[in-house]
Amino acid sequence: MPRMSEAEKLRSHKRILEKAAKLFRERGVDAPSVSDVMQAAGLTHGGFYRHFKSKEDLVVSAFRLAVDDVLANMEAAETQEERAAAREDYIDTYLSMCHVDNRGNGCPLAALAGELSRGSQDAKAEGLHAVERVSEQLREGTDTGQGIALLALMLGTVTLARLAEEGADAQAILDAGRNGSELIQKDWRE
Amino acid sequence: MPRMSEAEKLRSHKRILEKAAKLFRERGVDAPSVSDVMQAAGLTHGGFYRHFKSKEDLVVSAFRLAVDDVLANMEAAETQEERAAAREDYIDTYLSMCHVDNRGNGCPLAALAGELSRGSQDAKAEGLHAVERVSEQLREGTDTGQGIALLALMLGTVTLARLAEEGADAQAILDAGRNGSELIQKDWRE
DNA sequence: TGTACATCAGTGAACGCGCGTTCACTGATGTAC
DNA sequence: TGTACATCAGTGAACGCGCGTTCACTGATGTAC
Repeated sequence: MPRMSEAEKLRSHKRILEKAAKLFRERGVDAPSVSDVMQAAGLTHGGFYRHFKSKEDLVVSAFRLAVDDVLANMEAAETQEERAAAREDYIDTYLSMCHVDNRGNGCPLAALAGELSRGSQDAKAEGLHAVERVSEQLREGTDTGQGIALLALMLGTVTLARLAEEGADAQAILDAGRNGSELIQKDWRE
Repeated sequence: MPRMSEAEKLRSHKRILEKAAKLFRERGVDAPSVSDVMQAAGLTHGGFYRHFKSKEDLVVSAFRLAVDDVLANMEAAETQEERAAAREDYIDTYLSMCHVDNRGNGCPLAALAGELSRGSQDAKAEGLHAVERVSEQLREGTDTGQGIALLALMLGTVTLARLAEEGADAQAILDAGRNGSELIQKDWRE
């Protein structure tokens, strides 16, 4: 059957990254094996090293793709209004029950920041870069601090809510986070 | 040499828990093996199952001990002033560079919430219980929401700061978190 | 109080298992003439 | 354009390794008489 064409390889590569980005966010970076990821991409584990030099390489690349994905709407905004709308939508979705129990498509920092910070230098650098990109989109004025504080509060809120199994407790945590986020947005404006 | 006395067993048990509480916070729940923990406690891995029924059992017990530890000062406060002072100290220490690069004795939720939330029902329940205990100590008035929002912001801040290697970036993140935490405290009071 | 015996904390070898990675192989793809 | 050949994407068996857990064993501890 092999060998596949160059175009086919590119498609495989993209599929591996997409599946990895989802699996790692869902179950962490350790739990899904290289075999799991390759199987999800419709391939066998042996071919993995034609695409990535190690599992760690995959983790970093998949994390970056996940960040690209969640920021796509905000980064694509061309006017001020588009950007403000995309930003509001991002915050609203972030602090929703849907985000709490849908890790696979959610914020990669909320899902993986803890593990990345214990990982290699590369992993930490990629994580920090994500913090810069996300907080940059989240801030309203010129102060980077607002974006960072907002991201920290939202990430913390979702992390805590994920400890409560989609019940009243999780909703209470989300509500508290939402109230806090409004304070941060309001006060930083004045 | 075996068998040890009952008193000796209790001391071993405590030592295992203390070392586990530190190792898991430092390196996550997967990285340290049962052997690692037992070795840190000055024992060999074989005796582990006289103390805990599984590694998961140890994780949950060690997490609880860590929560007890970090809350000791606040929960021991007897007067309003003592409590306020302990609370202020907790927040100050939490948002410090010392906390950022000293995971082993730091907030167990900041270190492990992500992993616990992907764990067993027991692990999640223990994590949620910790959220209740910590936020209870953190709130100033009657609204639980303030304590939760404050905890979420602080936990998120330290999580992000840990991606930056103890440099200016980490300090900027801590500063943003500190500003945010003051907003949450001030506004909730009014 | 002294003795005989059951208990069990701790040891270290051994278990099966799944991991990340390597490798010989296949055969369609891409290339050189 | 057609042919001969090198490349290499993907396969699946195999590698060493460390994991969580089990187990036969040791000998001091705790207990019953």
